[in-house]
Amino acid sequence: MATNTEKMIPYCMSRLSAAGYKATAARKIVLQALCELPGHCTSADVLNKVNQMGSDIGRASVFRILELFSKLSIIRPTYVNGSTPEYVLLPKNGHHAHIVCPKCNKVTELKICPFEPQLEQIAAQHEVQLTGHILELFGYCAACSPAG
Amino acid sequence: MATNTEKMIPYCMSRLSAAGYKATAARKIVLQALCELPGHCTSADVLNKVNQMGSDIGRASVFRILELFSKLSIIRPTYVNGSTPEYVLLPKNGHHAHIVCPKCNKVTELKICPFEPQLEQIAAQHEVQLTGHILELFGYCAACSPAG
DNA sequence: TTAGATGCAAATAGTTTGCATTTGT
DNA sequence: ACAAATGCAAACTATTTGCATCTAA
Repeated sequence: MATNTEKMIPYCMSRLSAAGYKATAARKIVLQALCELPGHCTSADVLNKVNQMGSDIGRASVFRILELFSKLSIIRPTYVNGSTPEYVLLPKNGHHAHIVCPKCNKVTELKICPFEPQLEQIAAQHEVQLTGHILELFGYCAACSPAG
Repeated sequence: MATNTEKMIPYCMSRLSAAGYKATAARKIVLQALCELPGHCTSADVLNKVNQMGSDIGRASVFRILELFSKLSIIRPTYVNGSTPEYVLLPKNGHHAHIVCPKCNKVTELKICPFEPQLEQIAAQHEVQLTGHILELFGYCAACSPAG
């Protein structure tokens, strides 16, 4: 839903296989849950969603799957508020950007990420093969701004 | 140490006061610990450091202080590996950028952040008052790269 | 066929809360 | 003087682990 589920699921499942992991039913369902959940979601959100979907995948498996997906940069954990990670699904291009208000914790997703050329350069300089990135901006939203 | 402790501490303490919070001894010591610890650190690291420094600030206070500092964008929690947040101290200019290897979790800090002009523009578009940002790049390091 | 993935339940680690006491302004 | 911050210990929540069972390749 959020990120073109129909294409995202087979794409990610094939990435699993390509990396030498099994394309299991549990992994597919967690992926589907991630796609159908809006934007940021916690492990608990995923667990609930998966249960709602009629699957009885266990807590432990959900955690293991989220960890694997993170390792493959299919998702990435971020901190917005509270002490549990919120996962974001990285689209095929690997870009994610959002603004968090440090006062009310409101999150605004940014559609675009204008930093392509610079990223390539950084990747080359540091000899890394980029798989994705997250830009987190912190700033008071209009409602919380000290200035008004 | 990492970020010019001598200037950082009074600067941050005055930000506390400016925001209406008390400039307490405990907060100053936690700040000092954060400055002296290298790069990324967990709540446990801070707690240990604080104890090493001869202070007996309680666990709960450390957590409360870290939360407050996060709210003020003095530090920000990030997720690199495991399920506990790693805090980074944001320098005065609010910039932090690093590369995480999704395989071995090695973190490379980036000195520079070349995105100033675009950030200003985004801030204006979304009517937010930026206090800092973190750019997280995910990519295989030379040692872990599938290509070699 | 078999290495790898899952489910369960118990163990662990990390974080939060309530309340009496202390401290900065 | 008083609101705010702290320390303690108990409560809570989230995550991990071990092991038997199951499943994709």
